[in-house]
Amino acid sequence: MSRDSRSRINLAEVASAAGVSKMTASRVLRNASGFSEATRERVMREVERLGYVPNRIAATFSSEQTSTIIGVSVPYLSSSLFGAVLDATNHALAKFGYQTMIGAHENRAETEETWVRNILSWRPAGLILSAHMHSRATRDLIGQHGIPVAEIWNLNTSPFDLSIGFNHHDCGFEMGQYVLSRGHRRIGYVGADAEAPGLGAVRRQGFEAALATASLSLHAVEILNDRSGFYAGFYGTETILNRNPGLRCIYYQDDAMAIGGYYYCKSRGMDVPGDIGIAGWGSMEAASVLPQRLTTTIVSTEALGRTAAVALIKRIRGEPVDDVTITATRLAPGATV
Amino acid sequence: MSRDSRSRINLAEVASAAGVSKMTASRVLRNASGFSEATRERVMREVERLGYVPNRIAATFSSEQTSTIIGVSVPYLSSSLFGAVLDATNHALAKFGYQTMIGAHENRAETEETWVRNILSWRPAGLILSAHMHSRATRDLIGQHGIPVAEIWNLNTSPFDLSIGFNHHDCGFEMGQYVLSRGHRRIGYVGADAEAPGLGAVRRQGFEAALATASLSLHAVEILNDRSGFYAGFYGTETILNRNPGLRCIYYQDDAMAIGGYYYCKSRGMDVPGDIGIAGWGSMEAASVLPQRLTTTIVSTEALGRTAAVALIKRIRGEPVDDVTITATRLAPGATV
DNA sequence: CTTGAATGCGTTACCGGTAACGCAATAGAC
DNA sequence: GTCTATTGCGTTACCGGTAACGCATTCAAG
Repeated sequence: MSRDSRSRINLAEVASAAGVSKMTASRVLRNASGFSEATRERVMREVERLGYVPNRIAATFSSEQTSTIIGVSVPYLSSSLFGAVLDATNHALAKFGYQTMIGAHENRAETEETWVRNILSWRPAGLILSAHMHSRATRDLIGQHGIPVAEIWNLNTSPFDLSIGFNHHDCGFEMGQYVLSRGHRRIGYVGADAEAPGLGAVRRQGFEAALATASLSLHAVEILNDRSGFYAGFYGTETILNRNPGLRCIYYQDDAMAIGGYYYCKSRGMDVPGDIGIAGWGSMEAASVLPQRLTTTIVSTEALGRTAAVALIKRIRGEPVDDVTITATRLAPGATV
Repeated sequence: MSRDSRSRINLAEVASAAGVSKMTASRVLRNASGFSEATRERVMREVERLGYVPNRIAATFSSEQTSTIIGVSVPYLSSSLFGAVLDATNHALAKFGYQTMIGAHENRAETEETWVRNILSWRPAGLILSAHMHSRATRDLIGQHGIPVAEIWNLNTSPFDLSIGFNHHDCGFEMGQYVLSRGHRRIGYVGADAEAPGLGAVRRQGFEAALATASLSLHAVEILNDRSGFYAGFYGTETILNRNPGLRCIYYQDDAMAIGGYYYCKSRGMDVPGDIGIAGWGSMEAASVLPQRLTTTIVSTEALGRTAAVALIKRIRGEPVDDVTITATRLAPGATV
């Protein structure tokens, strides 16, 4: 491993090898104007021959702009919903020459704050923050730097800058209406993540608002401290049904939990939706192999991520862009309610 | 949005406000030696008051070292197995002051090469590459820069530097032995991702090696072009069983596919494991809610990610570290074989 | 033939930190 | 009281690019 030869080749060496000035070599590499075709070829030949890799640290530093780094923060990296968001943003950002620096805030404001502080020291071109409330210090830091920010997932009531998300309230309201239309009355809710902001609470409120139109309220609510997941849904359902044997329908924070709940009910010999109705959110892939089509809300986390990345880039470039974008969702009736 | 005031505050301003030289302020902030407690307090007060955020671009540039960036490349960001790896590496790296720059190579050597080229322009302190073969150009680039690299997931036969992974061959072999011990004979294999290197092929080979000890070979193999997932398993099972009605056991690329296969079999009224045995790999959470315990191999992708991150940091710091680390796996007999 | 603009390239001066070195003041050893 | 080591801090010179500017040369228009 040739530690010494590490990146000894810099622009000056490429330039002198090509018999031009540093500046001309720089122009060629940035594809700026001001050089002849013959010069371009000479420079590029030396770039190839010497294996020159541009130093973006130096480039960013010299032009004293922000870097081409975009910070992206999600609750967890191991989450199928946010994983798809990450894939979509990363893909879109890379296409426009930006690099993604990730963070996992784990639904804690302090974790997010530490990450923001760190990432700002890289002078990023923009930030994508998701599904979280920000600490006072976080808001101050970001405001101070005057950097474009896209907040995604939930539609923030007082966004920094751009807001791209699902209308969780409507998702919940719509599902509430549907559940009522199917004749259910004693209805419960099972969530997780201790109701971290944006991860279910707003949908639950929308759901309750729909119930209220029929003068009903949630018969039972079970919010686990664990992370959302299949087993959390299984266990949460066991708990809520033990405490409320009369429950006839459960709205879940997401499909993973709904699927877990579905199998709990099946394991107890219950009929779905005869004995109990089950509704999820998120159109997660795991639902595709259930014996019955899961009643859920279809969302496209890919579309969300892509839209957010494109909007942020437009903002960075100073192009016009909507401050608020609602990503479409659609209720899938399914067969479990 | 105060674009103009963006990061006007630099070390020089902090220093002059505190009545010291830039260098002294720098020493305080880096916690280097050579300043008195009184000076430290004066500097830190101004840092607080002015809201100074260090400029890591400039710091990295000046000291002409590599940055504190670590590049991490995985097949997809939306993958429960690799998501957990990302979470673990990111967490461990952040704790030691490194930032993660991610890439998704999508199982294509050219995509990885493009990413490597890009990331090297940030002069990263190290790279974590996963589950992939590298192009000649990729190998050259990395060799040229002489940068520490950890290759994870599979145990590479000719690693750059560090190799941390599961012993996929043994996983397959062990499962093959177990399946045989349960009396199965006409055995098939269902995979996906067009057998991208490291994502299943080696396990399949190990499995076949075990069958060979009983003078058996795979009765049928179905490799889909799609990405692995629940529905891929469902569909792959439908395909392989239609073509090979006599199949009595299927080994799957991973648990998601095994679960999909399980539900396909159930949907056809088959008894598991009476009519057909089902074995997966990866101890994915979704299996926790199946009516039967899935026969699978328990792996810890978190441990893999953490180990890789720690090993890479040790290498970067020049501390002694094993070139090859095998992350433990364990066969879980379950009840589906 | 002159003139103005365009083209192709070099020079200079930075960007915001840090390594290396130097030097005064102080403290402890003899 | 002198001598040396240590402490605390400032000065200088960069790191590798790029913006801004300047200056020849070329070429078409008048």
